[in-house]
Amino acid sequence: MPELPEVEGVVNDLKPLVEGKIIQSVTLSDTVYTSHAAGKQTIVKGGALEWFETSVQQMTIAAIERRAKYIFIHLQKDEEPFVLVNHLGMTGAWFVVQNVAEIAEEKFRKHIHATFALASGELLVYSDIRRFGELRFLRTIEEHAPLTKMAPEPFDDYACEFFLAQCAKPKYENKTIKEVIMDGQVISGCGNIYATEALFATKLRPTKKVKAIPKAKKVELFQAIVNVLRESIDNGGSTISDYRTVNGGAGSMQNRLKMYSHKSCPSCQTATLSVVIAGRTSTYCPSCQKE
DNA sequence: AGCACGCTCCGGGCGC
DNA sequence: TGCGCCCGGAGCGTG
Repeated sequence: MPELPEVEGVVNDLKPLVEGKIIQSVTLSDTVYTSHAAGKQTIVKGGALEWFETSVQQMTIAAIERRAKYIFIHLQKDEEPFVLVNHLGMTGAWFVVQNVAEIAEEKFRKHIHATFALASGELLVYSDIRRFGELRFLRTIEEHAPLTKMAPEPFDDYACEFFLAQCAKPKYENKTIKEVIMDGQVISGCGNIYATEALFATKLRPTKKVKAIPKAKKVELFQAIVNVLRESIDNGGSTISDYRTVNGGAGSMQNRLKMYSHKSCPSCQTATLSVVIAGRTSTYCPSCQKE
């Protein structure tokens, strides 16, 4: 599952491979056509497929940027800026190849949904096994309201203050801390894996109510989130199930995780417990995480 | 207006 | 070997 560090890795991989290149055309999968014909917005969101196809033609990839768990592919034509927004969902992956046969794993080869032919000869390929990802062509980010409501980047100076201010709102103060730190309007880019790790690092129980946590502890938790996100970026992200770096590589952060997907606590060996919070499995150590 | 809630998207991988 | 079920980011429609 790609979270902020995994998306950061994908963006860093993609930059040297495609920045400055021109998209000649895009080909979409039969699945995408069939789903759209049935009224769904599978992968390509916010517009008709024909419009998407004609829009990206002859666009220059001006820059690639990560924002929260999104990839912003900044495009340009005749000096005018546009942006192709991508979210990897659960199983999205990018490849830059001469031929799709170079994609080693069959499950990614089998679920290619968008193939951008670059003028330089390579193919920029978007594969998505479960089709939870998205490609959205926009003139500006503001065109899609949810993108304007995202919390600041966790590494920004004011991100901690923003987090504290959000926690104080009635909407959040009665929720559990786990749910709130995974909310993109509170903290950007923190999903289940890193939320689980940061709560373990600060001995906080995921079910604890936000309003019952002292401010200093909230600050400590925020710092733990930033630390684990950085550690993961430095280790190429966590390769769990279907996350791959560009062209099918793997990260190594999964080997450094202390609580996510662990059956026993690495510091006291107590069996971990799992609870479902807002529909997501939350693992914690009942002995170490008592706060 | 703004919020809570439920629904939807989907196939790999697991348990039986 | 095969079948049925579980998992989950995020947007959206409903009340």
